[in-house]
Amino acid sequence: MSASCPHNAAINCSDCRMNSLCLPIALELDEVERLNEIVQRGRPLHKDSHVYDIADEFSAIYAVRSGSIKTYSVSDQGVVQVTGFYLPGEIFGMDGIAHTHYISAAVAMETSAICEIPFSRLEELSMAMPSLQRHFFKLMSKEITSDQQLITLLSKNSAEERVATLLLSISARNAKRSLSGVRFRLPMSRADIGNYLGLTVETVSRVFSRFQKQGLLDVDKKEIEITDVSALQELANT
Amino acid sequence: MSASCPHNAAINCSDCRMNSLCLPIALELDEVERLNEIVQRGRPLHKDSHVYDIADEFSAIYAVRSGSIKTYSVSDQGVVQVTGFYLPGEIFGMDGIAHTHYISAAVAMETSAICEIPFSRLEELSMAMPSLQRHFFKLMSKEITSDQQLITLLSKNSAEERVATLLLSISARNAKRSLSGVRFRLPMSRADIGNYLGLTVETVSRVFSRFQKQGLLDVDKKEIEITDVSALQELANT
DNA sequence: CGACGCGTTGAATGTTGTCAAACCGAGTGG
DNA sequence: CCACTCGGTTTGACAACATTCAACGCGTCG
Repeated sequence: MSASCPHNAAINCSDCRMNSLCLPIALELDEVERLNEIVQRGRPLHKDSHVYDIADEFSAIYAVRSGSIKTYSVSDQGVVQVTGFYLPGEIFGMDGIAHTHYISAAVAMETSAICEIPFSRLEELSMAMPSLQRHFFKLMSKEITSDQQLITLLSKNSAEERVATLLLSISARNAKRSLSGVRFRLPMSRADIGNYLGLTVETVSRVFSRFQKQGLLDVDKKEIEITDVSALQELANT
Repeated sequence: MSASCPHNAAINCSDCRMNSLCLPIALELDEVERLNEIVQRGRPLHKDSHVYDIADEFSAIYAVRSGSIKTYSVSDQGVVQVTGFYLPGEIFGMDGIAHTHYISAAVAMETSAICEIPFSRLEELSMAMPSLQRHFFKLMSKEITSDQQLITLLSKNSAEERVATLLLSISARNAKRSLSGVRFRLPMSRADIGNYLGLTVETVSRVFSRFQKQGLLDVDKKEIEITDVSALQELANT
């Protein structure tokens, strides 16, 4: 039952179902082994518990093994901004690298298992392994480009376009993990979606209702079925 | 006249007035020298000429030596999003790392001089120089956090708050270069500001007028004088 | 001079936010 | 077992802020 349960801590990178997502493709087998040795696997986190909190000392970046994580920051005035949703195979915590402590927080949106990668050891390993260094440069660069896509979304798109884009993003990421891209469960609340997309809860709810009425979606609480993918893509591609 | 003219190409990192901004503090003198050797300094770019364009092959990141640069991306549907303004001493082009080609473009907003840092050689050098590798991890992480601050701004703040925040950001960055933080010239057009902040030109113009009427600013085209810093900070801090 | 780019201002429109109420499901305690 | 509360969600009515459309001013350049 070691490899069968996604929450199980007694797994390693070589066996992990997610390794094609979070590990560099270019790594040789023995290189994966060396990376595997520095990865810490803790026990499952339950819903709402923190992976790290704002002002915690920065020491590691993280990969989602199962479940889902959201990150958020809080401004000086106490305004909360959800900055990302992370699904299995995805990496988070890279914003802490520039500082000695985290400037955001990460919490489990449901029961989740994560891999902790101590940053100092990752730095050492990167010095010795060119492909690993390159991989992490790329990972960070990808974070930058995805942030910039969100900036464009917030800056230029309507409420409907924002919601459609988020749904398609989650759909695509599910598909990448060989899950259904048309039928899935949203791990986050309406409030989280609204906060992330710069909308109020009410607006998000109205958009879902409108999409349902228009036959684009079948919505049942957090269970979503996309019934008209191309119409949704049409909307997202403003 | 070699070091006196900021557009001059015949300068090196050791002498550059901006090196405290764009170089890692931790570098030893001989390390600066090695970095200096890979930096390419071209002739000044005139206004509106591209440093790189969308779909150009990615090969380098850049530092602004003088003048100012804006970066922007274009969506599939042709929607333009200004993603950043870069002043002397600041680094841009890091979003290209994740891809083989740039997904954004960079143009000079006025006559500017830039330093080109070939990425492959930077990677090599980073392998040998721990402080350099760390510095670039930090630079990218900083780009991520500044993007996330922009996300929060777009997601949660009003037009006035957005404009106030941008003005204070430029003010602070000027001050860091030992220029005046209260009296300066905006290098970008109202249209660029609006595009960057997710507002229309008209709204930006109205906000400037309102700020002037309220005695926060003295505006004369692109010349700005901040006449009430604390009131502006009050506004920017949601 | 006239055209053009850029910025400003006004009036009308509209999308989204605000406020308020109600619903629903899950869990709790009497 | 049922009434109760509570968090999350939905819906409606209204208000507000930003956009849209339009016109005009100003400086520059052909």
